[in-house]
Amino acid sequence: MGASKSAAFTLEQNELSILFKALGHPARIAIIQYILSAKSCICGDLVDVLPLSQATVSQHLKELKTANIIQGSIEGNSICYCLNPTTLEKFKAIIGDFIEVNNCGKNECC
Amino acid sequence: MGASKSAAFTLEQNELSILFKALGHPARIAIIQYILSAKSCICGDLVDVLPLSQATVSQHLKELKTANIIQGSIEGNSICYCLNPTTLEKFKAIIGDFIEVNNCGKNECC
DNA sequence: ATTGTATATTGCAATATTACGATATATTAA
DNA sequence: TTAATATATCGTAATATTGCAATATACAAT
Repeated sequence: MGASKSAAFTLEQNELSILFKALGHPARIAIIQYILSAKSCICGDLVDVLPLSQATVSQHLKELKTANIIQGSIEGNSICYCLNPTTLEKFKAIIGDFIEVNNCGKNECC
Repeated sequence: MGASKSAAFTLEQNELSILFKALGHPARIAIIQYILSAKSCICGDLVDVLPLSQATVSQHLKELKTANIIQGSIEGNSICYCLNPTTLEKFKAIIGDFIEVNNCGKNECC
């Protein structure tokens, strides 16, 4: 007991929760915000911006990469990160469903 | 060390990550999907639907309640859950920003 | 009052996450 | 080659999450 019973849930439920889980930490939200706001894709200055050590930032980046939320490419000495457009499209579609379904809800209780 | 350094991040970053974190488990996604699909607001049949014990389902419901994603009202003997419209609006607004900002992204690298 | 049904809480074990120092790896510059 | 810079990984400690049996609480019906 203790481990998540992910095998007992659907693929969709697992995929969705992996996406959300990856966004479930303030440092990773900060990273996404930084990437969104940076004119060009950012490199290693994340470490200067975030209140975390280099090792910890690297770990958070890895988690975002594992969830396919960001992708990195080697740019000379450093690495350049940006959002993964495929995942972003998927995310938009999912959220769109969520919002739509709810629009026709009646809130019969609560 | 090990505890999340949430105090080092902005209120917005924390609020957002709390929302996402609450959705970061397949059981909680399943609960949201069930509430969305149920014609009227559901009650205790979640326990029959989910592959988890009553205690565990109750715990997941509590986490969704703590994050203000769902709300429950006593309905005689049982409890009736539905989405919290305020949080849902907030969520929609945030996601809207995310999507918009990205639409004008150029993906200069990667 | 007692019994049955629905939900919540407690206590605990297993596992996962978070954070960082130290170290490894990779590229650039000299 | 050597030194400097950028990023990743390892090892480890602290903390958080997950799941469930057992138990508690709350309401309904008898």
